[in-house]
Amino acid sequence: MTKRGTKREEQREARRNAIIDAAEHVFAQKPFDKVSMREIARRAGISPALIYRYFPNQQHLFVAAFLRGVKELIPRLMSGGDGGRHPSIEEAAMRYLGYLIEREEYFKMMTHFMLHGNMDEELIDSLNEIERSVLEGFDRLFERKGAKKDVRMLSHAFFAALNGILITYRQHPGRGPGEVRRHMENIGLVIARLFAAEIRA
Amino acid sequence: MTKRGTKREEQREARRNAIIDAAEHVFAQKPFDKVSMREIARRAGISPALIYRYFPNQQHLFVAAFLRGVKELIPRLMSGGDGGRHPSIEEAAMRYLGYLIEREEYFKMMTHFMLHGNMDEELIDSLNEIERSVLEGFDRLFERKGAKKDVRMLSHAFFAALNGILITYRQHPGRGPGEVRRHMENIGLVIARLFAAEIRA
DNA sequence: TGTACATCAGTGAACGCGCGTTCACTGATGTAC
DNA sequence: TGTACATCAGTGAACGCGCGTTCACTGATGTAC
Repeated sequence: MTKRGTKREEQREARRNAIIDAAEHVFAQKPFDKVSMREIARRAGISPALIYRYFPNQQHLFVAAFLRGVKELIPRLMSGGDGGRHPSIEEAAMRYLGYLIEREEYFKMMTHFMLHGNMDEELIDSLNEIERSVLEGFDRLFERKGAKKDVRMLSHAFFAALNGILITYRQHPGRGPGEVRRHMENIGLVIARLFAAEIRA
Repeated sequence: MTKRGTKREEQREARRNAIIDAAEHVFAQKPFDKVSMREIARRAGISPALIYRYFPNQQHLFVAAFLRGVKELIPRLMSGGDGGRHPSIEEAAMRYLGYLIEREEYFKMMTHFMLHGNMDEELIDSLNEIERSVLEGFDRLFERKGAKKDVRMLSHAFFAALNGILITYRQHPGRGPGEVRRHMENIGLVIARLFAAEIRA
């Protein structure tokens, strides 16, 4: 029997991560529906069959990749940044948008999960947990700024509005990615200020 | 040579519409990536090959279906309803959400077009035209309510926020589609009121 | 420490499938005279 | 009005492809004694 913490287990963990690395890399380069197990395997330098010794199927791999990457987003989003202070609503919006603009992979996966039904219960649960913790982050943000009631609703609205910006203006006709990003951020500021004004009122 | 307005042309137009009808029907029943030319043909009662005598390829058919259906949305969204009066911001939000919740087909197509790059220039142009006219509708709405400046930005933000609601809460864990719809509408109201308050300020 | 065996990493090839699209063809209908 | 021809609707089968996943297998490594 194999013991915990053995060399074999470490190598197994390392390979698992290497597969996720490869998946992320492919996601960053292709639209979602062009990402295949074969290409991930190629990128990872292994046989496609080997992936199935680490993940039961494609969906599990995709969710695992999303979770590993996006867990890093949450503290970055809410904690005090360089100066140790907590972000304003505008800053939080910019951080959220910035993260998902720069790490397009996660945006692609997120929208795919949002749009797609038919997923394993277990995977849906993990994804909902992530969403819940983002929403809780927004809750605390709004509470710090003085929101007294309907905080949950504000967070849901804020979350939805930011996602909408990313999706709506993603492929917008513009003179380049810099232009698109600037537009998203401008709209994000408009939204963030609406929420800030509401709380002050 | 075939003349305009002949019986043959009418039949051709009818068949074209029948193909789009079939496409809509299939879209209403399946996730986007499960919709195939074969199934649309089956639904329309024709051979798959015949579709290619009416549309150059799948993408053109999909866009044609989207355009035909969504053009109907625009007047419905903005014009005065039963009583002849113009909608409030809250009403406009409810109409937009309601339309895309009830006609899931169009929502699916819309998000697909928003997420997918690589489309024929010509098709992108048609889609942008539709978006522009929705945005102009929102412009006029906000102007009627008294918005003086940054109307374009408000419309963009409003549009994005509503789309975000549809995408974010689409697959949300709930006790059924009624529950989901109510939640979307509640969030939509929160958003709409933020915009209404901004304009009053 | 050495050996026999079990376990597991890893592979190349194949399975079975469904897709978008094209091809070669038939038959109906419109057009020219 | 009748006939020869061109045009076009429509089809069934096939092409070529890429996909997720499984299979049968090899070889390395850990375990038990």
